[in-house]
Amino acid sequence: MANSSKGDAVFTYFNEIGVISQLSTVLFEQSLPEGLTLSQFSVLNWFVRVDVEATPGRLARAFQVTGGAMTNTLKKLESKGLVKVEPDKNSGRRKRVTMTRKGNQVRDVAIKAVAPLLRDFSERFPVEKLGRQTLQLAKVREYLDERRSE
Amino acid sequence: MANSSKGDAVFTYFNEIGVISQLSTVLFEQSLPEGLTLSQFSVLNWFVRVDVEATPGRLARAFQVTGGAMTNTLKKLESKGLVKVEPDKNSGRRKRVTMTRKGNQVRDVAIKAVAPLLRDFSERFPVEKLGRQTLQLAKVREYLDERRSE
DNA sequence: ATTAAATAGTTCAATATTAAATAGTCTAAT
DNA sequence: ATTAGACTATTTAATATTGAACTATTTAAT
Repeated sequence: MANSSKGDAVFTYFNEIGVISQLSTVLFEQSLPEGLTLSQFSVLNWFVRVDVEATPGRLARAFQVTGGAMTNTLKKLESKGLVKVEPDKNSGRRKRVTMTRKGNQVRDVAIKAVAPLLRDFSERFPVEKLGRQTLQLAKVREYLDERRSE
Repeated sequence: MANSSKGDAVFTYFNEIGVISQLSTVLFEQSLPEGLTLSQFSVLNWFVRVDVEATPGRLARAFQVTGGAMTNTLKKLESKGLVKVEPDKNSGRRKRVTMTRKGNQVRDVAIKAVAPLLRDFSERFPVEKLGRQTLQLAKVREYLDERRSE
């Protein structure tokens, strides 16, 4: 196969990925309550799925965004009363981020709000198939992650 | 399987997609010459792969971006002398966009510049496997596209 | 004990994008 | 021939993000 068509195949692949990322984000955010963005919802969800507290830096690393972006996201969440950001008693430079009761409630509402979307999608793309795709995608993600800061 | 874990599977899937989109865009743009963005390169490449002329609207639809975004992209390309934007003789509201000779040259340089990236990727992820993934992704993209403006 | 380097978080300017408003042009129905 | 509505492109304000500069704090080496 010619070199250019190889390139085309790779290009098409990443193009599909980019379009899906864009479309899925818009669709998802249209269902979210309180004008939550995907980033904001993801942080709330993290507190349920991973840990009950975090530092801004830990969250920034978890979501592969810059510190500045996380500062912004946390400010938005804080202004909506969904997280609390306090100075860390044990360290003067760290801060301690936790989810408020209201944050927890809003996260639950959000989960319910997107459930139909996820259900419809699961019907069309069964979890088993999705799981296989996810495994392949994870390999690609790992590859790119390694190439990231070399 | 519980409902929440179904949701988790879908969420994880789109999360991988989002991260790959982000990482691949950054990696790709780091290799592009002339400070080209992915959007700008994509427009140049379109003129080689699809047609030698276009209207701004046709390009906006092709890349699934708003008209405003395309206006901006074309302005950047025009200021670099890579495309030419003229009034359409046959219609007072349309414009006619074409690639300049320099645009063609820069596109060729860009293709050469990203070739190693694509080659490395092809070695790790052979075109046949990639093709299968792309087919699956296209189905997901089509599904989301249908749900877009319903 | 000092001090250089590393770490944590924020701020700032720049950028690509979107949605909505605007302006100009064409089309089709009467 | 008029005119309402559709179409094409641009402008504007808002937003999420980035990289770089900056401040403050901790760590580690001497």
